Amino acid sequence: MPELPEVETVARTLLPHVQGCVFESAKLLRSSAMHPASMPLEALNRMRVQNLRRRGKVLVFDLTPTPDRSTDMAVPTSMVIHLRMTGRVFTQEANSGQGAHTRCIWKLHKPDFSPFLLFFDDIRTFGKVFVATEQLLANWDFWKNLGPEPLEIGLAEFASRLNGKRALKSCLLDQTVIAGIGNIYADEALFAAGLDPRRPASSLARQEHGRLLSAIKAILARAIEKKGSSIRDYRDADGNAGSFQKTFSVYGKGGKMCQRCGEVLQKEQIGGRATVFCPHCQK
DNA sequence: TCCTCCCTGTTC
DNA sequence: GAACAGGGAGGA
Repeated sequence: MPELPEVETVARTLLPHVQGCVFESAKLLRSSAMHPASMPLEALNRMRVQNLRRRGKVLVFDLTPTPDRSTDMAVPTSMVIHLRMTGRVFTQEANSGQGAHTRCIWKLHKPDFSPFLLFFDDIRTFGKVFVATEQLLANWDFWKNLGPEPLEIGLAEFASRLNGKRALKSCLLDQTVIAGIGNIYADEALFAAGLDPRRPASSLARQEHGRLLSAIKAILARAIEKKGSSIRDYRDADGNAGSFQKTFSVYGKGGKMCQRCGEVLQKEQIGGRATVFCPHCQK
């Protein structure tokens, strides 16, 4: 499940393949792969990929028109892809055929090079492609309300965003509070910070805010270094798995022993999500 | 603020 | 053949 470190890794591995390339055509194999407010894929034709970056858990292709682009249609500024649970984006040779879970295929070329294909595969079909103008993006609630980047946020703002009576875990998963954290890194960060995921978000002391933010930043940075976590489906744009799953302390380890104190790790549903924590180390 | 649903493959 | 995985939309 691609969270911030996985999407960051996809962006980094895909960038050298697509930067400067021009969209020639696109084929949509499953209409639900498009965000309902998206412009049609044809709007991408003759658009150049200026940059590829990550914002929260989404991939953002920044686009500029080529001089020969038709002026019939509004000019998109971005293509945003949310991989959700099982989305994968990768390049293939021009003669490659679609797979069982391919949702979308784009044909691109770099000036003076032969064309190649960009695939969007998604087993569970939760992922979405959104081709958009500035205006469409600005009207997209999810985008508009996306919280700050955890690797950039300062302590004062982080502390002020953790408010309300709801569980700390739910708060970290809320993309409007902070962008990019999912179930894996929420559990791992709360363990590293020694904080009980069930505690009300507003109950944290100043020093605990600091511990939590440091833990989040350290874990996300380490996970990016390890090219993300591959539980099952996740691969980067070159088809490589990440290795951070080897260093999990709690995620997926309910019923096992806490590596720090030896107590049995507890598993509980919080905010509808499986949550694993150590009742002894996390207070 | 919390719960249910969407979707498919894997595991029990 | 049911339970489970889970991000986010939408409804209670």
